[in-house]
Amino acid sequence: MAYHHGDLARALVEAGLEATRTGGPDALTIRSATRAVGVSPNAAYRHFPDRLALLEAVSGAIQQRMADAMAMTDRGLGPHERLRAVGLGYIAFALTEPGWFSVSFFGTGAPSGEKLAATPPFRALTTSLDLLVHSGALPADRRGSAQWACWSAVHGFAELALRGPLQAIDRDELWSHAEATVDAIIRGICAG
Amino acid sequence: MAYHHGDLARALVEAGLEATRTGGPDALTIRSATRAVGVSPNAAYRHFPDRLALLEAVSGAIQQRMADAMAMTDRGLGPHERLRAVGLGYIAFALTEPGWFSVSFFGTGAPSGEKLAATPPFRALTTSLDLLVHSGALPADRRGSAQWACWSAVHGFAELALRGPLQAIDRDELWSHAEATVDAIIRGICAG
DNA sequence: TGTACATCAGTGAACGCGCGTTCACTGATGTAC
DNA sequence: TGTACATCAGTGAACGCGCGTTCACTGATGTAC
Repeated sequence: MAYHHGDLARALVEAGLEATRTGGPDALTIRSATRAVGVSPNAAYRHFPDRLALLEAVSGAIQQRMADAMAMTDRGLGPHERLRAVGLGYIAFALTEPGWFSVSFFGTGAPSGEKLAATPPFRALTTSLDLLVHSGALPADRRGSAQWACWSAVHGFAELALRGPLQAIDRDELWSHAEATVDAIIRGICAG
Repeated sequence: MAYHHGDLARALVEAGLEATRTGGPDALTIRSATRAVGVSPNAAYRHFPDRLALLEAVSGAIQQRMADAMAMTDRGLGPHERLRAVGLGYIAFALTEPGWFSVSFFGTGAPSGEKLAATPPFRALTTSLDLLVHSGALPADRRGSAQWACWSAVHGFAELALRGPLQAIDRDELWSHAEATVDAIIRGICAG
């Protein structure tokens, strides 16, 4: 292997993806990432000021993948169905990639408002809700809270399933609870 | 201080409560707890087989406090209002005691079904829902999923507020979002 | 086209940290006779 | 009532671990003349 790696930054992020995939945020250490790439620990400091910076880069890569995974079923759906798909997509991603899910968005400290609003999965939610308002199904004055209500429901479900009381449950039953939860929160923000 | 402490186990749990209150689960270490009590690290092993066992004991103590905090407003409410109070109580506890909240229920590994069902906050939720079914407002066949939908919503909201995008938000606005979220999920499980 | 030299991207060794846990021990307590 | 002795609940020192990070360094690269 050459002395100059070529694209060490990218390689470290990739190593970080692999590590966090099974181990979550804590599994990403400077030493493990550099070890995986076959480089000395301090080489990482040429590209990232510290561990957190590397973790943030990994988090960004994960969010992109998450958005890609969620974007599969975007076209040709009514506003209700679209919102439902976004919510279930969020949960599905969490169940499929628990480690990655733990990194995004909550592993990296504080993804304060501004930064987060630009995040792909977040945009999927907001546009779905906008469509719902536009269709008249969601009162405009509840639009603001609805966003957080929806996110709370799917995020909470994912936590319960990954780290909480739903851990042990049968896969099929789990998914039917997920659907029921998403359906309930959608009904709840619209009904009134 | 006497050579024999008297009730070291209890003292360690108390020290653990103090540590986790601000620092969450990771702040509880054998060394910090024994240091706080003024005892050598290995003294802890007379009372707990390992760190996790101590953390679990602390978690139990926290759950008791949480249930106490939530139980304040139990009497004289209709089923809807009661469920609302339970949900908001859950969120309020999370916001007031973020560190403790992080320990319970998710800090200690896996509070697998059985153990958890006996947990005081969990019982508050189930009895509220039972009342709602009994009153006819909640269809019996949705009772099972409703439990998880409600818990998901309030737990997710707490996570968003503590570690997620709602971190930076104004306290009053935050609380109105909390109310909207709880109201939405309750509407959602009943309507249909 | 050749060469001096600045810059870039790595190396290797070491630092201090706090942790969980184990070992062999000792002082205090309580019980049987 | 006194005493021998088992047991209980601590101590003190040390182990190995992996971590983030810093230091002074060196080999490779590319650019100006």
